[in-house]
Amino acid sequence: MSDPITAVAMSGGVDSSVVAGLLKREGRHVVGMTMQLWNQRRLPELAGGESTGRCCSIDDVYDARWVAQQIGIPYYVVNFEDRFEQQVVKPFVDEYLAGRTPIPCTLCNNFIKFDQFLDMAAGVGAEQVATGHYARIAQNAETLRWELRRGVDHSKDQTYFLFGLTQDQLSRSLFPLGGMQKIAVRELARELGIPTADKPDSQEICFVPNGDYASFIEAYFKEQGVAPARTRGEIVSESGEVLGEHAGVHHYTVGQRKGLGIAAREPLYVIATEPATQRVIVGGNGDLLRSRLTAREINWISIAAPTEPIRAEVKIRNRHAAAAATLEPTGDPTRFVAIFDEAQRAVTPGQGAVFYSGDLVLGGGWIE
RNA sequence: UCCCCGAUCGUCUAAUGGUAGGACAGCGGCCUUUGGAGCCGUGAAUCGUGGUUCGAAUCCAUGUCGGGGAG
Repeated sequence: MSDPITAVAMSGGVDSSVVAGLLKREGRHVVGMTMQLWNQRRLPELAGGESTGRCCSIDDVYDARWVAQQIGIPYYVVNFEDRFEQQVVKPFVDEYLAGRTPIPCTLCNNFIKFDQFLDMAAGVGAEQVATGHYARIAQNAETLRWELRRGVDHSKDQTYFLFGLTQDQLSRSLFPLGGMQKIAVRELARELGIPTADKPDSQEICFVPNGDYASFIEAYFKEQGVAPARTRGEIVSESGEVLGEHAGVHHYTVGQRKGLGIAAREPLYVIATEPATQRVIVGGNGDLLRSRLTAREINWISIAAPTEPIRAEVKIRNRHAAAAATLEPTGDPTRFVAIFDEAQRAVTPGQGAVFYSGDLVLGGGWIE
């Protein structure tokens, strides 16, 4: 074998297109691949909304193919729909029914982009994969441990979604955009002659066509023959007073204000959801503050699991300013308690707790 | 049947003779590779009828409805 092959995960968007163009310009042997993850025509009752920016739409596949042609690299579409449904969509639905709030992007990274895709890439001779994530990977020369750092452009940093990556996965991945600003990436896109340079950034859940995830869950139920009626329930105050009714716990997440439909003295927020009783508990903004959380299934990335309490900054949602905390071991290296210096708003079961030391991603787990 | 008290946006409420205002809820937008949050914007009301007055949510009469009391 001659030069090593790099497989670029091309979504059809600007970022991954620039990655492909950049690596090609460096003289690498590049293969472009698009993962077909979900058939947008599968739940027809959801059609009608705008579908721009969807990561697995037909248009995006066309865009990716077009870009690959323009920059002159081989290009393939790989179908991961089965795996995606089993590892991302089903858990997404199940988590909502269990009263938790899932992160499909993290599941997709853990089980699709940095798992099945790596395998597929290896199958065509690619030892490594490159993606358009805004994050940095480097091997520590002393410890030989692969370290993950936030993207230089903090406003685009995606490490929150990457906390599940293992040493093996990191060792085979390239994030060429990690050291760049988004603005510079768009300029580079034009410079590289990428035809989609001005395409808007993607957003929201890629397999939900109109951004209405609750309708998606209900449509998925219907397709699977599950009766949705059992998800209705009461909206109650913390003292147990019944304030209203709701059409399903999957419509609600901790900290949510919109959609309760209850007029009160002050804005009401979801404090918790109780799947066992189908009750949604609401209260004032101050009732959302929590000074601690327990994270489980922690993946330690840049450091080994600590055996003593350590200081860290903990991020509990993607757009949360990481908050100072002490991480206390529990005896199980994949389970820690984070104690915040200042109480944080809306600690939400099912979301990620990602531990940082400055830009360095120490690791992360799921909030219980 | 009589006697009190009350009736204002969807909800709670402010305005005691002088532009019907606010909060919550709703809706729309911005933001965002998860769900939220936040920010900006926006529609929305004086129970009916008559009267007094330059002018009525406000005062008077009456009807309707709701709550309480005497039966």
